[in-house]
Amino acid sequence: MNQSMTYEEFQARVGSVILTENGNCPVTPVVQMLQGKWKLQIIYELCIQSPMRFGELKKMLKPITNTMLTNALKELEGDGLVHREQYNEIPPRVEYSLTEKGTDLLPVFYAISQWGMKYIP
Amino acid sequence: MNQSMTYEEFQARVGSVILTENGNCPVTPVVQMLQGKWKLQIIYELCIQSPMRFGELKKMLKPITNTMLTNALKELEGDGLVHREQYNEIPPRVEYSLTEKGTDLLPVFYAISQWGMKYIP
DNA sequence: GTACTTAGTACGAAAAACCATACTGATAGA
DNA sequence: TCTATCAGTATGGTTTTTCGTACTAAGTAC
Repeated sequence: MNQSMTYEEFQARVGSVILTENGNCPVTPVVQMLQGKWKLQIIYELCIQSPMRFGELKKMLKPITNTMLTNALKELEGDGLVHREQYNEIPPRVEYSLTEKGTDLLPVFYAISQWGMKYIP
Repeated sequence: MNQSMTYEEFQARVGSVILTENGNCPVTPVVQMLQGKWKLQIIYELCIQSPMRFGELKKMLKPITNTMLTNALKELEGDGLVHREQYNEIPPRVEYSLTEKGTDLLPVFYAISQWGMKYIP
């Protein structure tokens, strides 16, 4: 699809699919999934480099706290966007990477960034 | 662009543009703009029918409170996504509609809904 | 003069998100 | 024995969102 899709074209294609009334809207839950202060940045870091260790992520997202990073990663893992691989070594090593479900979000990010580049100065 | 764009293709095209480090990321502010419990649903209602009066919107988003609807609309207007037209009548009449900037979000919603339809059961 | 209409405001309470700081467990190396 | 490493937990506090309820202004119809 191109950037200049009109409202009518969109409506014609998915108009009857996006429904907020009965809770079947396929957009709202996605945005909800990406909410929170850190999730997008975590996904972005995992786009840049993957896999990444907990400590590496923490370094990249500098002012983040252990708690927030842990929670965000747990939720992302729970939503199936991030894979957590734990190695039983001492000191512990845990590596995070994007799942296919996670990388499938890239077209979304691409569309958003197109809009952002047009409208954000 | 198509739905099956790979990570490498995305990186090749916008890899150097999306930057969280220096705050120039064109994705984060967009998602931030759409955050909040009601904004997406308001935009959706205005996609379906436009213009809409305050009371009509309120009826559609049933459990929403006056305060939340007012705040969300003010922020959407402030972000330039929604246009507010006030008629000096009694009782008052105010009509809301999407701006071009707002309708330009439709490709984003389309991309999201593609993802959603694939992954949300 | 009373009730009804619409598009909000005002204000306080509840809930959710976020933050700061301290702490743990298991081992390796000095 | 002492210290360092790593991936988190625990706990309590602050800030931001959201909710609930009551209220306003200005005119119109009765």
